[in-house]
Amino acid sequence: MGQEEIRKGPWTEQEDLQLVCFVGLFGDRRWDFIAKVSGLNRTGKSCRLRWVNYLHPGLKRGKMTPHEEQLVIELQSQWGNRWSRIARRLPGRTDNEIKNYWRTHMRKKAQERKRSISPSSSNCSSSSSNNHPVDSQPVGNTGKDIFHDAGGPNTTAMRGQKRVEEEEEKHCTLEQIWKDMALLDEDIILPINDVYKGQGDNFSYLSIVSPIWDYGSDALWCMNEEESKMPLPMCDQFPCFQESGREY
DNA sequence: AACGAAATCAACCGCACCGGC
DNA sequence: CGCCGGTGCGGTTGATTTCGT
Repeated sequence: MGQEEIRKGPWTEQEDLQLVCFVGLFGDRRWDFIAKVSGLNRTGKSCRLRWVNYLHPGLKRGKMTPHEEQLVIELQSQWGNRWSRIARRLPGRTDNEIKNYWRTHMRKKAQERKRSISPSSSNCSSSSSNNHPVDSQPVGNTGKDIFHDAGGPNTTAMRGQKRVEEEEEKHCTLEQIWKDMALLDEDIILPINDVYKGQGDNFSYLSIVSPIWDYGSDALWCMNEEESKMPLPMCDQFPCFQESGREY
């Protein structure tokens, strides 16, 4: 009541600077603490989000590259809407960014499909024989489409099953999944290595790293042991960051 | 140039998990 | 062993920007 109101909405440059400063001092873990001591009238959550999605020095900005797009599509079809996990496979990209990209991507795709399959009718969208569940999502008939990221398992129900799922992954090798996918999706799985080569020498996500922070061992984009073993074709293109305790 | 629609981005919300006490 | 606070994740919303007419 007597307390200053918690700020919401867009961050100002000043707030950003303040946050960066305090994260530099105290690390990017104790968000509630940072929120308090920084004097920003923000919640810890809000601070964390701002840092993770916008201020983190390792963030790659700008358009998704073709191979990133490809990877998102592939991983989404494997894991469903596990955005944070997918994001770990894309150094410099955040779960939020990928989530947004996916929504955009699927909306486009749904519309294209709608157009190409049935230009005159709108009830064509849910073909049960569709290999890509997400493709079958109808586009809403209002400005805001009713879009459900349906690919993969039901993520809400899944949350309590993370452990189980991780265990499952140990037994269900991705090689198998990849083989299956390759059969299903030959048309979309590009020779990723070629795409990646296309980035040439210019592509270096490390080169965008701010020199201010030495965050190499504490990047957002790290994988746990199991993930790092996964034989995804892209993984060996990226060095695997390992998360570790941080001392500032 | 103006306007509306569509796309994109940033941020919030609610829920679940985890670790400390 | 249960409670509680902090953190992380996925879903959703609203503001802004871009595009098409």
